Formats: sequence, structure tokens, C-alpha cells
Amino acid sequence: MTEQRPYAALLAKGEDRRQRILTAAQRLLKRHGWRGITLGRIAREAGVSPAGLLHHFESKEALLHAAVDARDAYDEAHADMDADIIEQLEGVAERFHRAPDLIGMFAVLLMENLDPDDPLHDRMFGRYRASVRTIAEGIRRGQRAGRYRADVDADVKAVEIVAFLNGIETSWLLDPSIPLTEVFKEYTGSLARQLAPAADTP
Amino acid sequence: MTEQRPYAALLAKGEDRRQRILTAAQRLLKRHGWRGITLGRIAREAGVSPAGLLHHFESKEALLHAAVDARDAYDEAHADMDADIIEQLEGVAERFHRAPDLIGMFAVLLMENLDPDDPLHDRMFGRYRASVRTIAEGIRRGQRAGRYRADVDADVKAVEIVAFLNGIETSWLLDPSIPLTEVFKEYTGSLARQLAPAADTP
DNA sequence: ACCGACCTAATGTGTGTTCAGTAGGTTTCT
DNA sequence: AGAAACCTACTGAACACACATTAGGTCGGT
Repeated sequence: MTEQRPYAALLAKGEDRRQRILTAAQRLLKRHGWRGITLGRIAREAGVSPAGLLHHFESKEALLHAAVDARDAYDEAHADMDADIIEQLEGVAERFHRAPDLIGMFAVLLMENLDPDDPLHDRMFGRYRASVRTIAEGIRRGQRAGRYRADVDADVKAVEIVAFLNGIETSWLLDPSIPLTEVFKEYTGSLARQLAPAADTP
Repeated sequence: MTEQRPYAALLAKGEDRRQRILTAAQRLLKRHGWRGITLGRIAREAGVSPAGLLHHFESKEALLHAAVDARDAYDEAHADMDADIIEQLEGVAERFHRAPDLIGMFAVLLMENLDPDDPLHDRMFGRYRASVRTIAEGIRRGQRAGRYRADVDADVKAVEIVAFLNGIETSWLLDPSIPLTEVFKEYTGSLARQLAPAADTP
């Protein structure tokens, strides 16, 4: 595979570089945010000159969007819609370990784009709203099916859940030594007990 | 009170200006973070020139620390140590509304100082650790007193609680229209049910 | 003479971006 | 077949601007 015609090899090299820039950007964005990182630094980590980086991404902002696109693609690939939400939540912790940069980058970017004028504000805001809506919908589905008790306000609970997810992400970024898996298990466990219909509360 | 000797009035004016700079800084920090805001902008909002601002605070970083100092002072004034943690948590929502800038600024600054080289990293990290420790201690105290069931891991639960607090702060900054009070009530309620000893779980 | 509270103007540095220019490979026109 | 035009993947140097900070000055009060 690695022996191709020279031009194809050239293109492959370019694509490889592009990927390296992107992953370097993700790692650095996670740590410093997009205001805290410079094109030069990303370029250096990827082994290119700043101008070389701009050959692949037409501006710093374009690179930023590309990094977020990658996260979107990752999520879309791993979303198992119509599974039980509690089961889904249990799977989230694993994703933290599997794609730490992609996940961690997000919480940082969210905080850097609170203002409507910020470049990613609309994407972030839309994403937040979508998360809450999806989770609320999942709860309601469970309630209709009788799997969850009906006296829980799905919208309020959904906001709580998203808050926990964002918060644990933050804590984990600040202090990677926290017992991530246990905390997830604890939270989803208590969530399950809470949503369970009267009978099987221990 | 406003009619004093001229020199005292001058000093008071200076002190007033300092306060205005500080509160302007807090509001802007909440929205843009300290990397996203310029001295000039803060100065303008406070009605001073950039150089005028630096007359009161010797550098941008000093201003930042002063803003965090204000938050520390606020917290110290409102901490009712040795109250039940769940009751304490219930009071937190109210603080959000009472001092939105002071509170909101914090979550933003936390995210901007993840790296050990960042100027506020040590303060933020120390604060995070202290929060977790305090809450865990509160849970243990309740367990020893028999008010909480003993089979909950206090350290893990404390991490969860802090994550929720940080997360809800984030959500609220992004979307101030969320039902903050209800979400707090929901979370503290489920926490109470979970920590309650066997008998009175509904 | 000295102080606090400022201001305007200049300085210097960091940084995103642009501007040629080089080295190779490919397509197209004659 | 051979040259001209064009492509991708870059680089080094220069540019332009934003922004924190400094220097020096003004003004009123002690």
C-alpha cells in the first residue's frame, strides 16, 4: 500500500500532515483553549511552519471548526440512538478514555464561546440544546414505556444530567486522577434508582 | 457621608473607581474569560483609560488575582461551615442569582487555567480539591451521625456533587434561561433521598 | 516638595496572515 | 516527443495589527 505512484504518495503525505495538524490542535486545544494556543505552537507540534499550516487550513478559525467537525463526526459514529439513556450514560465514561482529546477539547471550547459573538457560540449552544432535548426525549420515552416513574420532570432532569456530564468533564481535565469510572457508576446508579418505578427501590 | 474633606473625597473617589474597575472586570471575565478580554475594554467599561486602570492594579494579572480575591472573600463571608451539606447545596442556587458575576466568572477562569503554567492554576486546583474535601467531610460527618446511610462512598459522591455544581454553572452561563432553581431542587432532592437511611425512601 | 488620581502618547512584543519563491509531479497543447 | 502551464506541498521573511505596559505630564490637595 505504501508504494504508490509518486503523485498519490504526495497527496497521501499531505493528507497525513493535515491529520497530524488536526490531532495536535485537538491536544493543545484541550489544554489551552483556542485563545490560549498559537498557530505557531500547533504548527511546531505538527512539524510544519505556520505558513505550512495555513496551506492546509485557511485560517486559525477554519482549523478550529475542523477540530470541532472531527468531534461531531466521532459522536455521530458512536451515537446509538434509541438505546436506554442510562445505558448510554454508562458508556460515556469509556469514551473519555478512548478519545480524551476530542472529548476534553469540547468542554474547554464551550467555555470559550459563551458570548454570541464568539466564533463557535452557535455551534456550542445548538449542541447543548440538542443534548438536553435528546436526553429529555429519552426519559419521556422511558416514562411512556413504563420503565421510568412518571413523576419526574424530564426537562429538568435532562438539564441536570447534562450539567453533570459537563461538570465531570471539567473536573477530569483539571485533575485526571479522579475516579472517573466510579463517579459515573455512582451517578448512573443513583439515577437508575431514582427513575425506577416504585417497587424495586432498595 | 458624601461631604467630606477634599482629600478624603479624593481618596474615596479613587477607591470607588477601583471598585468599578473590579466589578466591570468581573462581568467581562464571566463573559469572555481573561484571555478574551483586554485591559482597554475593562478600562472603557469602568470609565478610565488603560493607564488609569494600571494605576489601581499594577498589571492585568494583578487585576485578575484581585477579582478572584473578591470571590474568595465572598465565599468566606457566606460559608456556614458545619451546616448539613444538603441544606448548603440548596442555598447555592440563590447565590447564583445574588452574585452572578462573581460566581459565573469562576467557572470560566477554571477552564482557562487547566495547565500548571497558567497564572491561576494553583489557586483553582487548590480550590477544587478543597471543595471536594469539604463536601466529602460533610458526608462522612452525616454518616457518623447516622443521618446518612453508610454504604455511600463519600469521596466519590463528593466528586459527583462538585461536578454537578460546576456543570450547572456552565449550563447557566451558556443559557441563562434554564430553570436553575428547579434543577437544584431536583438534584438536592434526589441526593437527599439517596443519602437517607433505609426507612423513609418513598 | 510631595502626594494621589488620572491622561496622552509612545514602545515593544506576540501573533495571524500574506507574499513571493522552491521542488517536484502531471496535464495539455503543439 | 517536448515544452508550457499548472498542480500540491511546502518555506522564510515581511506585514499589520492588537495589546500590555511604560514614560512623562497635568491638576488639585496637603
